[in-house]
Amino acid sequence: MTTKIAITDDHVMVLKGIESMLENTSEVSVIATYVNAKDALEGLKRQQPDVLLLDINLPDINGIDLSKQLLKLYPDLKIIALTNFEDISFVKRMLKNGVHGYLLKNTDKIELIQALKTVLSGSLYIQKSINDKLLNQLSSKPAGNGLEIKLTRREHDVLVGISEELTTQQISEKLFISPKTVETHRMNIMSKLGAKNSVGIIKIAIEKELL
Amino acid sequence: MTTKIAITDDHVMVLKGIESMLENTSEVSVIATYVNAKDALEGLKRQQPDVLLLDINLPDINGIDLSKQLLKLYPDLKIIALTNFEDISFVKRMLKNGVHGYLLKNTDKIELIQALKTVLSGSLYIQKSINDKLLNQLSSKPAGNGLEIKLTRREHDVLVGISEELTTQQISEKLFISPKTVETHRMNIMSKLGAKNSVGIIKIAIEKELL
DNA sequence: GTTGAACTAAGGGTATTCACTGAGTTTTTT
DNA sequence: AAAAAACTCAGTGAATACCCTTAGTTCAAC
Repeated sequence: MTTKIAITDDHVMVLKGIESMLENTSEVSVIATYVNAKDALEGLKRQQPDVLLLDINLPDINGIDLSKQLLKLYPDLKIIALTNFEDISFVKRMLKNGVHGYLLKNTDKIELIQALKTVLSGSLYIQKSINDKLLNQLSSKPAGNGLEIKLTRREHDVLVGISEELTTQQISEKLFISPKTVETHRMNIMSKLGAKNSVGIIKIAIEKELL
Repeated sequence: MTTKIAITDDHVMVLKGIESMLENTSEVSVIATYVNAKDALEGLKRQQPDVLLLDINLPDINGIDLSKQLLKLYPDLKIIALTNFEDISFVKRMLKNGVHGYLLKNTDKIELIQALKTVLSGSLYIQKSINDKLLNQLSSKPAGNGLEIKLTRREHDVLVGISEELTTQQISEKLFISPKTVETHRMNIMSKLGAKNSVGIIKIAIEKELL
């Protein structure tokens, strides 16, 4: 059985490029191409592909919203996002929307087929370079401001208390120490994290995964 | 060129199972098996595989820490995590550590090979069922407590101010309204989100992506 | 056995938040 | 036009957080 592919991209060159890449591959056939979101929504009413390659930067609707809509309409459709840019926040959002793959437009044939196979099996496909960026972003976070944050055991206890929305009094009772001590710890946490208040503490703690 | 695989799992059955699955596949050969973390660390000193299938639940060290160590020692090594459970938080952590794939132990041969190919190309492989769970978790969040949270425009403005660690006074100046009004908005936000204080507001706001 | 880091705690004051109530004005929806 | 929702503001007080400084104790490292 051949896999049916559709492509949505406002650049005809990209459409043609992908089509020719898949031309002499027997397992795959391109059944439709669309140049914008409206086009795609219309076309899919008539004929559903197995996989839709979807450009993120469409003229009418952005890819994130479109993919959300499409997956609601066609839950079995696999969507692979196409983009020129390696925008991590986009990747995250798309994946949350249920998109199955993320490819850059400079993808070669082998990788494209690999991606198609992977998403057809129901798994996620995320391209190497994007994966790298994702990891870089994650691993560069601990060194975010150059200095790694190290809370002491007790500071961590107090931090947990704060994050549980407890008052200084309640934290002190929980830890069997004086409220004044809890305050001292909180002050030290604030200074370590560069926070102006408890809200800042929590923000940074969540961001740096200190909890 | 054949791809060299090593497997780490304390259940010999699993080791044998995977070995036999890959037995008559020419592109792949299992060059080593290890039954615990110490074993693996020792063995890898002598001979490095291209891909390591790594059980999460080892007797001596947990898979998360081990994978961290291994990737530090062997940056080119591809690691596919193996597990019986679909624990989302584990998946996230492993991926952050730079692990390239995540497989359940009930994986069939086709999927295993698919996974191996994918990680070898440098991309991420996440199994269908795990992906489903991940998405479920994400999509069930908005309905987290049954009720969707809707902040008004002004409440959102105040929320932003709070998240910027501003005081009521400062927020009021920024929005050109009375501090008392800001307080009212903050109270309403707390009640809407079920927070006990500003810390709770921020926690929930981040969790529900209200910012 | 000294040094340093962490934990403990207090005084004393200022600033801010939290809580409750009530109410007029503006905007949006029906 | 009427109703509902959102925005505005105030008073009052208690509770809590924030700030700065100082200092004794414990515990592990050198």
